[in-house]
Amino acid sequence: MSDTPRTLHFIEQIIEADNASGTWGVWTPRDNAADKLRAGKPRVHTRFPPEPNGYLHIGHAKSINLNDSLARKYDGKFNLRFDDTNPAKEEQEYVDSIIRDVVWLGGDFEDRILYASDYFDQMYAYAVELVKKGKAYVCDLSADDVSKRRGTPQIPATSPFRDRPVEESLKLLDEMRRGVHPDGSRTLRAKIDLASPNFNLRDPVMYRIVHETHHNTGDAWCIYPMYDWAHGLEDSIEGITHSICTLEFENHRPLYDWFIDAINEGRSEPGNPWGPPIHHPQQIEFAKFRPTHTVMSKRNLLKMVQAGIVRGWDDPRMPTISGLRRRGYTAQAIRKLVDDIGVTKTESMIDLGRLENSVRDHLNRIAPRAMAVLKPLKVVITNWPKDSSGMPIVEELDYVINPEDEAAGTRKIQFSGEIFIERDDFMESPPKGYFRLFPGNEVRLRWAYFVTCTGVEKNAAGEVVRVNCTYDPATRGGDAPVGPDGKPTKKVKGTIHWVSARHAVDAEVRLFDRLFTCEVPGDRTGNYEDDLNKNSLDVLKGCKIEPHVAATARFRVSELQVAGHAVRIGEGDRLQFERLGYFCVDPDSATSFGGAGNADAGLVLNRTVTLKDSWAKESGKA
RNA sequence: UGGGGAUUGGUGUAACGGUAGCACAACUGACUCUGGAUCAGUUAGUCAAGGUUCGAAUCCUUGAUCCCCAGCCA
Repeated sequence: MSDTPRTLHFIEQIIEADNASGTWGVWTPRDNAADKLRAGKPRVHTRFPPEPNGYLHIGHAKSINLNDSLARKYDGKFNLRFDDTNPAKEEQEYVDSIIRDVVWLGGDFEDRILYASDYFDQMYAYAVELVKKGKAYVCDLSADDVSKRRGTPQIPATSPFRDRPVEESLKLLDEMRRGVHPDGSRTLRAKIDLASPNFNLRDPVMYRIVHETHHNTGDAWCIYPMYDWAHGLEDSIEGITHSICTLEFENHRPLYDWFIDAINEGRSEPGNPWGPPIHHPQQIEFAKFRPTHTVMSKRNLLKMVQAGIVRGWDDPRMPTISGLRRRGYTAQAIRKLVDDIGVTKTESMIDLGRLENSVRDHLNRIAPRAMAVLKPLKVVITNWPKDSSGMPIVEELDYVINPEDEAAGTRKIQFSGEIFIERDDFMESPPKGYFRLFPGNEVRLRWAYFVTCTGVEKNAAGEVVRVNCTYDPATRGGDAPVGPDGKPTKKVKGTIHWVSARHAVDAEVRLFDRLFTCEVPGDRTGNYEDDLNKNSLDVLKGCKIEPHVAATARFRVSELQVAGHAVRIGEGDRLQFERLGYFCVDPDSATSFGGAGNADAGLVLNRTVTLKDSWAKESGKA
């Protein structure tokens, strides 16, 4: 995704060394065109293996980007594989959301949406093989007892069933598989090293009994493989070359290798009963990153959804992919960010502001401009011409759609004698350095005219309810008049945005702030709820927007067919309201705007991110 | 306390025994019909202490700090 060349990160270095030495062989032509193009090139095959027990978040985007980018860069393959080995936590809803998010992020898995659960038969056969080789046994200890007997770094673990005869273990494993035994009564364990300082090697559980319906295999199984047993086999079966995971699995790598080595033991001998050796991929670990001001674990995200702190997994304040999408983030901005962060073994803390910068950057280039007034203040232009019936005339002016993109062109915008401006853009007695509208001051109305404030009208409470101005007809289009010397005859410091009162359309606008008030929620008290930002959502009604926005901006749903799955991805049109920030249409909008809300909902807009505002910063300091 | 990792400006990341560089942020200035964008510039760093070497971010020793591991979760 990166446009500037950079040095290779450590995983790319490993891959290039492997490619140079021919570690993983080359692709052979198969039936599809992509395979024919790959033929003869060194094999690079990555995968993204989420458990479908929650929605994907920005951290997953880094992994998706990494694995997908490597496959693209080295003309390899990238699999989407569900690591669905625990029916107690997994749901179809999560499978669907993950497919949607990976597709949206541009992960190119072609037709390969795969399920670990599709390999259960093969895994079971391998397990029987390990029992027969004396490398695994059925253990009758309860979970509690295993825990009590786990030992300490100095004291080894114990199990009285370690030396159970192979035949007995085989019989019991078969019974476990057939549903003879209740949940938790027995496990299949690998016979490795009860004294290992790495607790993962103290005879880890390979299978546990769980009588539960699985979203993919239904009731076919009542024993389910554990992560360590399953994961390397999944990679092996799929021919994965580089099995990339996060740092916390470093302690599991010896186990990853042990299981495959155990299966391969004896398999290279001619005439062995097991068959040829199986593929042994390489596990490589990289560091996750942590954005500030949010929680990231699926566990905590789920808690916030369940506790109603947010409206759902796709709440625009959530760090989930679906939340960011609803907020108005683009997939490109997300991928650019995770690409910029880099790939290392150092855990990093990324300021949330960096995420905001990356969308700003992208949206600045692509978002059409429009005007909206969030907190309206009426302005009457007292010298504006009226028609024969006494109504203020309406003029059509040219509006540049995107100054960053000349090809976007211009459109027409209506202007008349009564407009709304932002309350913040007027002050009766302004502080030093304020160059918006105040009595006696002249400002430019964007793409329209220069106006000078001549007075205000107040209500009984003393609040300004109307501002009177005069306009300068010589400034039509917002251009300063030019004198005979070719130079502008006057200049104004401020340009403010506006919406014609007669043409304005009402909309609801939702403003978001960070979910938490400190960088690391729960850091002080151990409970992230103590750091919740009570004001993370601000809903403004009666915002005034250009009719052009109401006429064109929509929430759009695309229906795709991906690898046999129907995938629906909804995205709101994105735009910039000048001087305010980037906004997108929310699915809560009425159906006439493409949303799912009722007719009264009208148009609902989310603010993705503000524009940078050096005045707010400066005046905040004073 | 045992094992596994990590440590370079505010943040992220390069430099793989030979000039500590890049990006973001911050700050200055220029420009500007968005107090945006753009352009130019400035500030600022090798966890510590020893050692090896002509030369150390890099190699060695000792220490410090942070992260992960005792689920029948992944």
